[in-house]
Amino acid sequence: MATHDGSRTVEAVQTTLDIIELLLERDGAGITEIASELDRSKGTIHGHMATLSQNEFVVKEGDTYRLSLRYLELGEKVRDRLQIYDVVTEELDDLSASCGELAQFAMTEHGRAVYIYKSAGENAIQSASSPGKREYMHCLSLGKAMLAHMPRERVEEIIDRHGLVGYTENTITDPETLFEELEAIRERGYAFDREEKIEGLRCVAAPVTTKDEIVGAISISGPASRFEGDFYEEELPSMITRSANVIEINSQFS
Amino acid sequence: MATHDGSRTVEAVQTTLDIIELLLERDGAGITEIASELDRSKGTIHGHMATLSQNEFVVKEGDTYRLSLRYLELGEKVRDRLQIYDVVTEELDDLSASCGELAQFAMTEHGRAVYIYKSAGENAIQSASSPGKREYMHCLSLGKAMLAHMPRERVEEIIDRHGLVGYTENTITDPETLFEELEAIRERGYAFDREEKIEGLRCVAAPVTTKDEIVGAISISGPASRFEGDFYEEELPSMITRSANVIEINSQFS
DNA sequence: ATGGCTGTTCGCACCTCTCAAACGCTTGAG
DNA sequence: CTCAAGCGTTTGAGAGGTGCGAACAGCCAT
Repeated sequence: MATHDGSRTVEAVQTTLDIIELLLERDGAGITEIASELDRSKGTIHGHMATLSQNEFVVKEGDTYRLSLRYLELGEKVRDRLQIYDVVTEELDDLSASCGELAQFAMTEHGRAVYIYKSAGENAIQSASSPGKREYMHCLSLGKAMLAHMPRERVEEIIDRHGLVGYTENTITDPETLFEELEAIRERGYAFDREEKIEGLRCVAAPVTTKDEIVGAISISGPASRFEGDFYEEELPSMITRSANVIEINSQFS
Repeated sequence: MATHDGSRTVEAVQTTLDIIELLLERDGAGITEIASELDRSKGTIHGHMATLSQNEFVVKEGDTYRLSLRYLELGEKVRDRLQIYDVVTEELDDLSASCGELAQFAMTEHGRAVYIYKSAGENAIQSASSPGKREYMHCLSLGKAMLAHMPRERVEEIIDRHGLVGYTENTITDPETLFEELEAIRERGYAFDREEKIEGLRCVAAPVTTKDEIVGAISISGPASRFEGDFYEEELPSMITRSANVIEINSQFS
């Protein structure tokens, strides 16, 4: 356990973060509702809401509170600080257009994959992912591509923390199998998702690195019906690795 | 009673929000740096960072902390909940294309204008605004358009809270003058910004209302050199009010 | 009018947050 | 190679804040 969870934390802050998370799920909530949901007294919640409201992190409309528009600012700032962002969007738009499928870019944080951008080609499937969405890494081509370029101890940490949750019968739930898969990905240069998260959904992903450091990964996703044979095993891999290369090269000049 | 600021607040939460705001300004900071900036002990900040990090609101890279990619998720959710968003973007793209200038949409929160979306026509000026950016209302055409459709007491509250800061010699800094201006805007149906915030920048704005309730405002901005005569006083107002109307109508079916 | 539901306020007891100091660690200078 | 200075981290102990619960005020439907 390298993640020192033993650190002393601030419970009052924990409560506030719980409130924010609750407001993220529901679109607006009242004091009593929040209080009962989080098992805190109404007075306590009231104090927290007052603090959040004064700092404009929350808006009070009548008796219900909502997350404020400040989060647009925060999201925007965070995105603007990703230097590769513009390079990625440009290349993914090209990629999705030329293959007609769904192209995505993700980075990693706290041992999870975070979707940053997606670009839909004309035949692209619908995907539930949206920017900022966090997902376990072991069942995504994007995630495995990134894991493959991390030191083994780091991967073990991640497994310890998040486990290897199973979604379909193809999900890798055994650590040793995962390490073998990562080894194969490293040799190959790209990763597959053979319906490991969602039945019928297949993907190919390639890592994006700069100076041997992993910065993220890009992927192409589509239905199992189209993703098979040479198209799946040869064409798409070659397209995705080419795009990853373009991103790596272009990102050096920004 | 309305929002009285006398409410008891939670100081520990205030500290955390100050930290977030600090990280919003700087791109990454260390414990000592944050501690000295906020006049707190290192130990205190450490505890707060541990809490924020465990909740994935912050990322620790080596010894520096940054805002995490979670804020992308938060920003996205907040934006998705604005029902008019899609209608607005579509119409503003049309508007900016047909007049060649910069078209923007803003809403109001905590007595301030918050930019939500902007669309640049081919001759559009550069603007420092970006989604989520908050600005005083009295010196913006967008802001005045919204103020004009608020009850007088609400406007007085806002003046009390934020004052009427002066930026140029045209900025309205006197409450009575402002109320007269708002009256004129109400009669006219649209608002001007005659270089009241930035020298050389002029705008026209129209409110967007549904069921007599103000939801936001749209504007066109451009250089004083182009924004004059009939174009500024007649053509642009007619375009902007037409667009506002389109948005109001279309937003009823969503 | 009445009860039930909000959000709000307040006093009090307890716990938690904050501070300061000391620790281990890395870095750079001598 | 040594040392000092900087960093983040941990800990104890104390003051102060925080949370609770009860009581209050307002709203709405019955």
